[in-house]
Amino acid sequence: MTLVSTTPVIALGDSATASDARTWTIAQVADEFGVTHRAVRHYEELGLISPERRGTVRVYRRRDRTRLNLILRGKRLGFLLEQIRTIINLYDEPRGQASQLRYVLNQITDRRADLERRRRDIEEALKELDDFEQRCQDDLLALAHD
Amino acid sequence: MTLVSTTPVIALGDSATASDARTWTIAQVADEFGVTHRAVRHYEELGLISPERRGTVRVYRRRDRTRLNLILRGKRLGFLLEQIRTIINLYDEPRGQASQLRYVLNQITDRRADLERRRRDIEEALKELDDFEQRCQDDLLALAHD
DNA sequence: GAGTCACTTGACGTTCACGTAAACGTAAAG
DNA sequence: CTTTACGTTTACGTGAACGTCAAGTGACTC
Repeated sequence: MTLVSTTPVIALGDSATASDARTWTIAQVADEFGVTHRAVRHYEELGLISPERRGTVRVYRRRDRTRLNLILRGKRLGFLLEQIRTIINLYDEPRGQASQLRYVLNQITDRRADLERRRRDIEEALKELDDFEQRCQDDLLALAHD
Repeated sequence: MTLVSTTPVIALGDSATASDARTWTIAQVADEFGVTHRAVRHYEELGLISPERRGTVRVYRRRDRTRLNLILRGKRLGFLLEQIRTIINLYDEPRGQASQLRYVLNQITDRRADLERRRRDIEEALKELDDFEQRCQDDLLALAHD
């Protein structure tokens, strides 16, 4: 983003350089993630990913794939792309200053509250589903009992 | 509002019939559930609720409120209204026959798989959020350490 | 009986998340 | 050199979930 390149973030296992150098085309990432190239470009338009360019051609790297994973999970959870953008940008922003860190920590608290509410919703729904299944099973047994 | 003035408002505690007889106007349910009357009518257009009518006026009963709860939870979970309709109709359909019961049980299995996948998504997101928060806390401490 | 209030039915507008078609560039393959 | 395959931008279309008037219908209030 800026003059100073981003921090090494991850450097696990052996040579991270070889792994980080791998690139993909738009068709490859689209195929692999089960979306269309149009969708991928749409995410770019909204600023959720920003692949490099070789000439005019988009070049996707690991970082972009990570972001795509986050995007798709966010979508499965029903977040708007706009919200997803602010979330994943949160992970990447510089945050050198204490004020920024505190802001991010507040955001984290909000996000967590949101997610935990969703989890409660899901667990309620699952519980009702269990009850309902039990009733259905009982009814089925009662029918077979004749 | 209509010919018959409003029902005996509250009669909780004793007879269940009285509780089931309670009715609400569209404005009341909309207010109470934090949605607009337009949204409520939209759900009706799609067949998710079907309140009675006294003349032209919609009359909402407990059953409709239960459904509204399911609808809104479904929405929070990111389901389409169309999907929500099939789910809540599942709870209400006759299912007297064994074949219908088996169909419903299959549907339940599918729904559960869907919900469990969402739960996994949420738990992953929460885990990442925790890790990220930890890193931010550490960074904040490091800054304060000067 | 005119006004107000809550409710009604259209019907068109809007936002989001892409789909889809048109027209074009580029690079390897025949 | 043309075809084929893949990529690009631009721009309009679409379906879902409502929002937002506009105009009308009782029923109560003054």
